[in-house]
Amino acid sequence: MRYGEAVTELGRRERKKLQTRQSISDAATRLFLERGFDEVGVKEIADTADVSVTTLFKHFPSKEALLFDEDEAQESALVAAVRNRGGKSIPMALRDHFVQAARGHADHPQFEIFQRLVLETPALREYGHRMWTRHQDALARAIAEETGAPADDVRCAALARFALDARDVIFGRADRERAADEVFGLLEHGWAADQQA
Amino acid sequence: MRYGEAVTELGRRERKKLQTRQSISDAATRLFLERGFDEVGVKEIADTADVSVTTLFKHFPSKEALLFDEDEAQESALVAAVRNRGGKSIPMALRDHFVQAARGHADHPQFEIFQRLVLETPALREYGHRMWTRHQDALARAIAEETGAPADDVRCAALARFALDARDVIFGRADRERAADEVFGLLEHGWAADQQA
DNA sequence: TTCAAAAGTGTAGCGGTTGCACTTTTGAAC
DNA sequence: GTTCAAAAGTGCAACCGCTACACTTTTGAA
Repeated sequence: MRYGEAVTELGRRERKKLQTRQSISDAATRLFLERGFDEVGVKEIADTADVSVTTLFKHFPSKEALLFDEDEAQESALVAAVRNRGGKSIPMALRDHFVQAARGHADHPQFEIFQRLVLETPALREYGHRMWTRHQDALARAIAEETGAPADDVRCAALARFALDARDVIFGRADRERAADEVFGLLEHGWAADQQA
Repeated sequence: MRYGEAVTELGRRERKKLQTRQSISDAATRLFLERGFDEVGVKEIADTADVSVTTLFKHFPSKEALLFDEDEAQESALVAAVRNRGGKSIPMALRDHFVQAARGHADHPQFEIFQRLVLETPALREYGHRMWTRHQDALARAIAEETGAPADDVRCAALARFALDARDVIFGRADRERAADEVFGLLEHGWAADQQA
């Protein structure tokens, strides 16, 4: 455990810490899904997880954050979708990424419940949106690199922003795949026209 | 004052109410600009305006709302820009609308300070964005009507959303006019290609 | 003059969040 | 095995935005 050790190896301390964090997150998710976000207080979550409120806030920066755990993977997946897109255009690669994500979620029926909770709770909606749009810069940079544009190119930033917002437009529709086609079709044509200009 | 009276005529009661509201709004704006949003408490604002905290919250739904007064005109201006666009395409009409708005703001140097405050305060950024995107549905409906599409057409909704978010992308840039050209150029081309499909 | 609605007040309280001083646990060095 | 400092966790008090409540004052009109 001195050097060159795999990162997955954790001491008892780290493991216990993760365990505490997990039990808080679990308690929160369960209670939120059972009774709704506004009907559960942080005190009750802490009690359920058998920790103090202070401890809870040492692990999570806010009540909303309790529900949005493990968000780091999303950004890298997003960037990866652009980077390893094969012959596809960038808008189409993003379209495929979202469609695939939607399909993946369809497997987990629990996810729909989670999503409804978020959609129906203003505070969560907002928080989720904020978390999501945080990826804009990373995505814009990836697009710029892939196309050889300057890192702060306006069109790249715009495409990144539009793609991220496209998700909201699409997920509100019944036929998500068709919606994705239309919305990203719009971006695709605009992008292609701009590219050759 | 019985019937057929102009709406601008107000009794003493209404005038006093508006006056109270105004003095609260003024106090809040002044204090926020002087010391920053998070450095001023609602109690202090209420004291400065010489009203109780309870009264303050009877006039404004939240602390953030104190800074965002008079927002109703924006939506109708937005819709009007689409409706009375002459021979221009819808994306170009929106582009012109934003550019013109940016120019109008440039006259008022006070506006830049206001905008910086909003941009630098997360809570205000979010609130402003939320207020702004409220117009999405109205704009989408106007676009749909203008193009003869069904009221809930996905592309119309997407265009409305993108146009509203374009503002954020554009306002972050130094050369706003150029940025507007590029961003709305992207939407213009995508929209035109989609239209004839 | 009378009266009900509207505007405003003060207090008490809730819920999320933080600072603080404190105890307990843990890992590692001696 | 003892020792020690850092890390994790605790409990309390308090702040802040916001609301409910019961209340007084003002206002407009019958």
